[in-house]
Amino acid sequence: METFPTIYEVEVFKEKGYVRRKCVSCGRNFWTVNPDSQLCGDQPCVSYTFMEKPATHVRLETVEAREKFLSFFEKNGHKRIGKYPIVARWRDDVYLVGASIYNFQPWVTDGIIPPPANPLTISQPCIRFTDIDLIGKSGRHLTEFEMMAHHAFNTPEKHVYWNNETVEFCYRFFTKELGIPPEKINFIEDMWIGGGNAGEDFEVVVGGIELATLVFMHYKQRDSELYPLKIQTVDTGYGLERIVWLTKRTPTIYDAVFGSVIERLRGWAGVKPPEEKVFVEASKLAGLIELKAGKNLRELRAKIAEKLGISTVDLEKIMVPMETIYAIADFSRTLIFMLGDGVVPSNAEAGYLARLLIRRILRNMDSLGLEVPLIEVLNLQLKEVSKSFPEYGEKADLIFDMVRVEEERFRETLKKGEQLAKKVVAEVKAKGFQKIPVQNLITLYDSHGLTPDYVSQIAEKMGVKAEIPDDFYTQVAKIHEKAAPTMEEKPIESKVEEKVKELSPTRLVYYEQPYLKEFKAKVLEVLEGKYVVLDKTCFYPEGGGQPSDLGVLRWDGFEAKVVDVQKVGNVVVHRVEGNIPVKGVEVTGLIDWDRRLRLMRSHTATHILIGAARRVLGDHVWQAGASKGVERSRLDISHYLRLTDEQVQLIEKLANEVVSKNLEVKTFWLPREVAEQKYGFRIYQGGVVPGKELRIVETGDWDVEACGGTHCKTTGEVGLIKIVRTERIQDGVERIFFTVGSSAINHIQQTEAKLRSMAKTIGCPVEETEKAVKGLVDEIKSLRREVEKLKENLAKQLTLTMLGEIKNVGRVKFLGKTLEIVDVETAIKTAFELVKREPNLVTVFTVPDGERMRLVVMVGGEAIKVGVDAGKLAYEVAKAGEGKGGGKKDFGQGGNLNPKKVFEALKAAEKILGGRFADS
RNA sequence: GGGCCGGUGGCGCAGCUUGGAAUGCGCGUCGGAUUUGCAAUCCGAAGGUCGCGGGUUCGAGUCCCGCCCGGUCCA
Repeated sequence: METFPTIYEVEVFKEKGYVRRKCVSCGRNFWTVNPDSQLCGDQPCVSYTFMEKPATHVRLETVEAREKFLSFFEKNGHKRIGKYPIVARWRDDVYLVGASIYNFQPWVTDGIIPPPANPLTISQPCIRFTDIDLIGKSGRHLTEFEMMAHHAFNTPEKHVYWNNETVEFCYRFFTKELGIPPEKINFIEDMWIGGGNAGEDFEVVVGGIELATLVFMHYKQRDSELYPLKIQTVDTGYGLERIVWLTKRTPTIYDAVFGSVIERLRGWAGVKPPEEKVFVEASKLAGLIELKAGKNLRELRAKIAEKLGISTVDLEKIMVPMETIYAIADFSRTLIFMLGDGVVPSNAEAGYLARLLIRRILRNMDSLGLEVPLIEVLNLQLKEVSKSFPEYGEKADLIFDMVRVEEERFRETLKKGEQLAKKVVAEVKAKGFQKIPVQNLITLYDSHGLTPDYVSQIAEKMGVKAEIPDDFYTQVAKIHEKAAPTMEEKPIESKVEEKVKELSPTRLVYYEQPYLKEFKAKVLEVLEGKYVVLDKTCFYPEGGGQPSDLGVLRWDGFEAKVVDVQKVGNVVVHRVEGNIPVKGVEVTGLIDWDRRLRLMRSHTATHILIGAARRVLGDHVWQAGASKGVERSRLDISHYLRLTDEQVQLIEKLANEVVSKNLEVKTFWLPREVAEQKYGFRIYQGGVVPGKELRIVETGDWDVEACGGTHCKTTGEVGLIKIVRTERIQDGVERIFFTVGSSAINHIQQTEAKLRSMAKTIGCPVEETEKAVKGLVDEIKSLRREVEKLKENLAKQLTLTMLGEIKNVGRVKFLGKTLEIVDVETAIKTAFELVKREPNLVTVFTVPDGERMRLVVMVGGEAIKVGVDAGKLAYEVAKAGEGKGGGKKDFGQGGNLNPKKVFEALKAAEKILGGRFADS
């Protein structure tokens, strides 16, 4: 890898007497003012020194540290920018913001749009789940942290600043603002690679911890080769929490930033703070070990215990409760940011991460015996977070509501899980196994969400062991590997796509004149004999959930049917059938206007509905997908509960009010950064929209979105909006089916027709159908009961009268006859009564069943002992009657017997009994 | 988006492998016995479109297909 060492040799080093040294431990080069330095000053080469030897006498709380940083860079010519939401709506490659630079990728860093300011400074909350298993244990990892940064974007037209200024800012900030003496600050040379970009960087370490990273991003990485970037970006990151930790010198980062929250949690859980010495030691050692959850953690524990001269078990007794509290505090804060920025807990995507956090917090609370609702715990952090970001405090009700629902759901899952686990363990025990088979553990986890260690706890209480294999989760993953991902079919062949790219952009007349249904255009190209490219078109290509227009192209008395329209880059491609125009000819395009009008109405209705849903349900509502149809459309929205009928009605009502207000629908183009600034990230409802300029669709004061679809001029044109039904497509996502305009009228008329026809069948007015149906159902129930009773009585009567008709056949008693007036059920009951009284009896009854006859064979207990089998007898008797049958030893049935053969069948039964079970 | 599990009286479940009467089980409800009263116990009773719709079969809670609802894991 080729690097440019000169980038590391900045002026401030020369001025301040910094020298370059090589770390004897990690081998990296670093800059220091101590010529004798051997070590770079970062972990794991050295341990923390700032706890015992203060790096500065300045003491800063979170709010102060942030302000100090931002105002320092403001004073130095940077514009302060507000934080971005933690959900990266402007990107489709990641769910959450993991670094301040994410805010500007890819649009700014790729040079598509200008930065909001240049240079700028920001403190951006970031979320990283990579070290989630170490939270609380390592003393320094957080799932959510603030990355303070200053960014400069150097373009060929404008050079802002580069390495010299960046390092100088850092040096001045640390020495002047934080009061850290130069000899405590080391700059380590490194190479940073991420997100397809790369560049040299300095890791700035003080007192054994890395406080900042200064990246000079100027390469693009492709196939492990580095190419220069057009825009050279200064990408810095200062760890707010780490700086606070350094100045407060607490044993862990959690004590420094969550102080008051931790104190409260400790009080609630009754956990005493352990000796500081233990914690300082633990933290220092944690820094020295390359932590990767699991094995290394055990290794770490053993080392700390050894150093303190106590057993690992004793150490765990001290440490685990505190670690648990730390984790609760950290996860709670992260959750507030996620839920507050619109993540809805779910079984999918980012929502799953929120659920994961909630469940981890709850498990941690359980292990501490902390019996307060989760929202109480969250409230502690929410108060803290609101000090810096009051917008989250305003969303408290919504956040708490989502959390309450999730907590309940989880408790329910656990409760059911416990029963299920107990059952499985009991079954395993009954089978005489010593251990729970892995297969059972996998099923319990995969299908019911019960972790193997949870099952193991239950099993052990019941005296059965559960051995969990080390590769348990790998085995689970393997099961899922089998599922092959479904390939999406491309609407246009890729070789056509290649050729199309060379053509000049199509003029999009459907934007210029959305109501134009007829146009003239020149054929630029015809590919594969079916793909027609014109110089301009009114045909809307499929996009944004709106299907393409259909219609015809006409020229010189010929006609081609347009069956599909797709956009390839900036070129619109019409797939045609019938006559094919030749290159250069002028054609007249005619749009299927009825279809287009319906799609436009559906599309505008979608925007109206999102606005309505957001007002009824809350700010967490985002479009999670949409599809517009001619007859019926659908809209998926994020929401954490099933929609109630009342909510659906309210949404429908609001939406139709917007229609009747006849608001103007404006469409216009805005530069991306202007649109984002003016309307916020709300505009990305339909997902990320590429391009420098965004097409904005503004529906009065009701809704604003970046959208490429065709729309009505006013909301009144939509006509009636009717929600047909809703469906939960996954946790946290509700699908709303709706129809618009004349289709909506059709739907209502059809529903009414059904109701009327129902009323006619019942014979009552429409208004009374509900009552009438309920009455009918009740009546059916009571009639059914009555019939049951009558059948039972009839069976008893028949039993008494038939006792006298029993005859002896061979070694058993026999009663064979056709019961003309009863049904199968009564026949069975009668037979049952008879054999109860006469255990040596075999009954064979036939009863009418439509055109054919059914057969009932019952064998008493004593008769079974002799060897009579009701099932086999039923089989043979049915066969003799040209029907079929079978059954169990004591009870057999058959059917489809020929009524004319029934007499013979009964004779056959007698013959079988007489023959096979004759007196011996 | 894909996989897996579940839906049977008010509640919790068995029955499904191998089709053959829902004599189902526990809790709860109601009535009775015992008791000064309560609790406990005993006796008895009421309570079921077996999620919905097709199919196979003489016969489906059970087998097959589709759908709905809930749960769960993975991306």
